[in-house]
Amino acid sequence: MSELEFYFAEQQAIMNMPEEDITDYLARRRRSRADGSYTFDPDSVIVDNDTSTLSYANPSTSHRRTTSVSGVSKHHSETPQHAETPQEHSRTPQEPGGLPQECSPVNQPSHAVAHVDALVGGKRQTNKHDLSPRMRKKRRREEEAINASADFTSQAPPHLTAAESNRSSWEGSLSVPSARSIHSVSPCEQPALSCASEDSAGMLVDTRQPDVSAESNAEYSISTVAQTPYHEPAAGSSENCNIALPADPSTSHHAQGKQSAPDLPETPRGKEPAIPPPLAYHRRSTVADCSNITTPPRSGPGASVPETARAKTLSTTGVRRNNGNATKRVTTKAVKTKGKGKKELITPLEYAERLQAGFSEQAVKKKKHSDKPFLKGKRIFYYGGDLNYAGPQTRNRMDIITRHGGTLVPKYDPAEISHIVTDADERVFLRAIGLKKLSDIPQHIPTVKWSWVVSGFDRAPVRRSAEASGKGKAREKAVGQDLMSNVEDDEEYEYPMGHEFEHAAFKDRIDAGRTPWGEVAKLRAEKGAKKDQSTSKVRSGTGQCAGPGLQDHSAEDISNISDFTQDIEPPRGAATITVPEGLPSPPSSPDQPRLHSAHTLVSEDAARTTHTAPQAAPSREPIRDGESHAGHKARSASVMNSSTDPLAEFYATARAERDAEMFKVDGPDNESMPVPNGVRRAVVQKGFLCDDKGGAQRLAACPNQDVIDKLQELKSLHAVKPSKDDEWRVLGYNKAIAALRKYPTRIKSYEEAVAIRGVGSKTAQKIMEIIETGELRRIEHERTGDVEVIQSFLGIYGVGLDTAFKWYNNGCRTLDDIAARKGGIKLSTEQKIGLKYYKDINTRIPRAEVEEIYNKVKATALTIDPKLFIEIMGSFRRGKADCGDIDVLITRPTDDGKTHQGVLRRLLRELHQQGIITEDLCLPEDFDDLELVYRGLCRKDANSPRRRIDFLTVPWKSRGAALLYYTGDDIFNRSLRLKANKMGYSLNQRGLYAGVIRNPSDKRQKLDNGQLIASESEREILDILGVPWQEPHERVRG
DNA sequence: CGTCAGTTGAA
DNA sequence: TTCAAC
DNA sequence: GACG
Ligand SMILES: O=c1ccn([C@H]2C[C@H](O)[C@@H](COP(=O)(O)OP(=O)(O)OP(=O)(O)O)O2)c(=O)[nH]1
Ligand SMILES: [Mg+2]
Repeated sequence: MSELEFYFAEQQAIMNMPEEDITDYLARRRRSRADGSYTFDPDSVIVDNDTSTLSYANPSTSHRRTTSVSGVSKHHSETPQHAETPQEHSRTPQEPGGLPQECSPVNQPSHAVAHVDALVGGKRQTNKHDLSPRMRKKRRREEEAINASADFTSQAPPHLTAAESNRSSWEGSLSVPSARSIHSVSPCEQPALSCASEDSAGMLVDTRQPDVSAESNAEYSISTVAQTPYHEPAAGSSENCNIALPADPSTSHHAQGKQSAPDLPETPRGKEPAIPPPLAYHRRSTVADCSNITTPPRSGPGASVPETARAKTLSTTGVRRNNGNATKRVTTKAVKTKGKGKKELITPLEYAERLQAGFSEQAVKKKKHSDKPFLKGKRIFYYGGDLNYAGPQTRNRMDIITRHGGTLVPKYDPAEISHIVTDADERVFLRAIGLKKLSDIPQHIPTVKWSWVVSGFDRAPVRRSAEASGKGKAREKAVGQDLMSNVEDDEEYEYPMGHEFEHAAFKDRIDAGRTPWGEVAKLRAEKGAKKDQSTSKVRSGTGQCAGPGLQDHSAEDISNISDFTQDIEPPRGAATITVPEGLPSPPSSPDQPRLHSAHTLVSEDAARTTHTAPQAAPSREPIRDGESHAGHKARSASVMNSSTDPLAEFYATARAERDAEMFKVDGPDNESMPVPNGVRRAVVQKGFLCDDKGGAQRLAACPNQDVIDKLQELKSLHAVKPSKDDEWRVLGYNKAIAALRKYPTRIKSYEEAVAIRGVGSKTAQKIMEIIETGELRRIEHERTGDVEVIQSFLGIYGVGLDTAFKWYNNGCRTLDDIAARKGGIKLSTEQKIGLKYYKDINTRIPRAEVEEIYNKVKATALTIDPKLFIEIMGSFRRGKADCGDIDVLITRPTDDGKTHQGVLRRLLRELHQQGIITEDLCLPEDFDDLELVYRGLCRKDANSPRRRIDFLTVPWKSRGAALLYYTGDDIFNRSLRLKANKMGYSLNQRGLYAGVIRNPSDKRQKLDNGQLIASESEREILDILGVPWQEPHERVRG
């Protein structure tokens, strides 16, 4: 029985049940895990600073006393505000003296508490690495459970007194925390000054007020005091204080609305009004359906129904709002300009010819981002695995080759080519070019894998000094900034690439091209130059590694410090930055208000090319370090490693080709039409969200801001609805809003709106309604009674939609109810902390404070190891004026053979001691890994509010991907990843991979891990994806 | 009509 | 596994 | 909710 069927059946069952039973049914259905699973009784737990710490924590420290005075949040718009120099931090002199590596793993932090040691100690002795990840994890949990119970049980249970729990104060102050806003909210949210409050009658009143309102809210919150760690023994609810109310701008707006519409039963995820709610609780859904109509019937949901959608829904008995699409209605079918590409069946040969032809003419003019002509002079024959059809992967790769100055030779002609690039299987390849054996290929022609091309992305150009000869390697002089100055004459530079033998496609031909001929080939022809700039990567000796059979593995080429140095503004004249081998930890400013000059939207659009996907190389053998990282533990053990199964690779390719129809609108010719004289289609139209820079032009008021605000509001309502459909709907709104935000002119018609990519007919209708009436009725429709309550619950860290609805269904309506455990609900450890510091956590942090805390953290870390690379990420790096939390990335160059292993443990210990970190929310699975995640609370000093802080440590080699990921924003990331997918790649925080195959029936499961394509620098990854370089502040999409 | 990012940690 | 979070 |  499919999940869906089950779902329907269940809903049906519910529908037929008497109201009273529903609650029970639902409860029963969930109970299984909800209850039994806890190791200790949460009700008897108190969350306290000291107790909530972990292993490495020093039990003695105590910094207590908190005055939860924090001001109420005010949401700032996500406008980058580069005003304040984004990141000037960096370059903090590293304090010497840190002892590098920590010693053995044995010093597992003792789980402080004594008896725990007794119980666990023995186990701990054994080296964790002896255990499978699974086991280690399991064991760790055991330890923690013990630890937890030990610590917790020592505390008195925190129950609110009846009196307290009754207070309706919270209800009154119930304001919506931005909760969801964390991810879904958009940047442009206005400063949010409104707060909604609820009067005793349970009606919402829109109290939109200026900042101050926030303050006034304070009076409602019960706050403070109790939160002091020590004192909230049994009596005062250990968690009440901080409840503050950051108002959620988006929702509070039209608060008023409360029409309690009649509702139809039926609810998507089984949320049920177990209790006739004070605020009418509607099981919307059907309602939603009707709401599909942009213009809901005045009379109310059920009444006059615009036929279509309606009928169906009703007949379905309101079981679930399933895609009311069935009823297609196409009103004003507009001209859809967005329809893209015609996929053409073209052969690689034709495509290559076309590219070569087209390239010469048009390409040159609109040079786009960082296309370094590192393939200049190279005459390449590319074989993607199929001579009859150039799939998206092949096409994109060909585009890349061309874009970077390479000459694409359509067919295999030993006399014409200097390189053969292919990831195909040896036999397949030979058959394709009509040869019997590899040795039939002229020795001077190297056969390399795609990774060879990739290797050129991040190499810094070197000045081709007089002596053209000596170029070998050693003396490559980093050009860095000089380069930027005179971008024009790149004839002067040379773009070193990885050595061919490092990327040999066939092991039997590893030496091909290494002979003098190889050099000859390299030397010859240098022309199609183009200018290019930006890459100021500094490179030190690349990993010129060892000879043939050796993998350069470790030698790491440090070459890419790029990210960190990237864009070093041309301080002109400045000396070239040479990187001492190791890497500059000097994080250069990640976010200088760059003047990404060039790229007008148009040029960008024009220059856009899409790239092809890789085919997983049937790499028979990673000639070059695959990933020597021991690090990544696969979550699902069922990953059959690929690189060994060529077939799998081909499947990957096939899948990619099949799934990827796309995005390439079509050949390069497409390029030529972008600027149809004056027609301003510049911006919009096609492409992924990540393709165009965002943030930049946003400062100027958006001509459709009012529309955006409304849609934003509607989106935030959908965000608190339980169904899956709403979840996706939110995604849809996000995209539509992002598109609208960058749309340059005021929208005048439905047709114009619907022509925007990301905006469909539904949204277009809504847009027009807003433009014409200034209102959007659907909003009131979605604003059901549960919304505010749910939103307030979501403000508790650790509480998501499911939990929020569950509590709601258990009768909880206010934070007081939660604190009182009304309905017998249980809170996880995280949730307890979340409730306790509700206010603090929901208050955004002023940029300055983020920096202050970050600096302390950084200083402490450098004390542990001066070579650590520490950078602040997230919204801070993007230049936001206030941040939801503090995100810190930690890694360390490995050039000296050391790593940051064990650093986090020590760092946390120290920070705990200093009183900076006060509680932990989530600990890494294994502190000895190189890749760790930590989440906790911290504060600037004892008188400051608590702040959320996250640490992410990654292997040095993953830094590029990690920077990309951690810088976000989330919408940008998803877009980027989506694009990567469409291109046949898979992008995650560790790198860009090709050939990843997932289990179609469970996408979380990888059948093939794929092959790492890039991970060391952001630029390299973006480049391969054909996404123009974007400074952090330009990556704002939300 | 399927897809929409990809991952870790708590329980 | 599911939920929550990044 | 949009798109292929
Ligand atoms: O669903 C998510 C959430 C976050 N991220 C990445 C991007 C984001 O920038 C970074 C840090 O996450 P965080 O939640 O801290 O968001 P932020 O961008 O830093 O904003 P905020 O100011 O709310 O902290 O992690 C994702 O890739 N996916
Ligand atoms: Mg953040």
